[in-house]
Amino acid sequence: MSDFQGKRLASTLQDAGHRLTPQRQAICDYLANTRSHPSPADVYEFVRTQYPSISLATVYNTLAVLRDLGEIVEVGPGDTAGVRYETDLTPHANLVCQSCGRIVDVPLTTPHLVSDAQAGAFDFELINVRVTGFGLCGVCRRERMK
Amino acid sequence: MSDFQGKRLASTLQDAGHRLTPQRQAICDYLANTRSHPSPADVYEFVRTQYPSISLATVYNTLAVLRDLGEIVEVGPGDTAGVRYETDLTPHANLVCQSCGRIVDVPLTTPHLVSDAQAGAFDFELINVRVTGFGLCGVCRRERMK
DNA sequence: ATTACTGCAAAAGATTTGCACTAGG
DNA sequence: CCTAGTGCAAATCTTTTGCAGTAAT
Repeated sequence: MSDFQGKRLASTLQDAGHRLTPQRQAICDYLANTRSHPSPADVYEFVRTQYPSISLATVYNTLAVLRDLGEIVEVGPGDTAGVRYETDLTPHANLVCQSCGRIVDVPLTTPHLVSDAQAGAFDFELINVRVTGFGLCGVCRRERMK
Repeated sequence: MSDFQGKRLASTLQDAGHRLTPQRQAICDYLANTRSHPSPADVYEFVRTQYPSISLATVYNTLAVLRDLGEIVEVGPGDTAGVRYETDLTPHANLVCQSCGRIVDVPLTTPHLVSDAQAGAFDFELINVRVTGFGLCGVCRRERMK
């Protein structure tokens, strides 16, 4: 897979009239090639290996732009720390552990849970719909038993 | 309605072996009687009118306990600020404005989106499932046009 | 050339924690 | 009694902002 998706993210950025800086390119590549659900700090740590001087503010900025374009989706929160980003936009649900923040993807059979029309009736422009299960992952559940 | 639900929240707390302090009682009452999606600060501000000395830490603490018991659910984040709590546990979806954080409830026809069994297969204890639509509310959309 | 984007440092919030004290069971 | 819960203040984290410099288009 690799760059293919990264290039797609990058072009989306440009098509929308944003500038494509090497920092943004690197962020797009990283997002395209991870199956995890990275936090802004995760993205920062990674891109830092290529651009040691990159600022966390730039990461936040870029993530916000991509999110507004609907290319990535915010997931969270568990009670640990902040936002995570979902990069897989195919229909699926997330299971979020409310203790450690771990996120697992699970298949979802029923599609179309909230329609654009339905949202429109509330004067709402729908960018993305998510199904999220909250609870405790095995590790944290056993942790609490103690 | 009023207290009915507040008492239910309170008993759930006790049944789970937690102490029922007047502060917690007040928090439960507030949660039971609001249709909005309060933030911890909202809860704090309200309970403060009855217990001026209550601490924000106590509010966070109590909300976390109720959340772990599955009596309330965290909703968010929009890019403005922190968590909101959903107190209406009947099946419905939320539309969250990613700009101002406003949350609207919309009916949901399709039930059973992620099953306990499905979650269990991932060694995950499911407390609650949420369907959330992210996007822009009318006010913020028009704001951005400018 | 423009002006969006960057990096930095500081600010602003949100949430958590340690600790001594209080009160629910 | 006993220990969970409270209030307070400080600490910690996450996210945002202002600004001067830089580079994408």
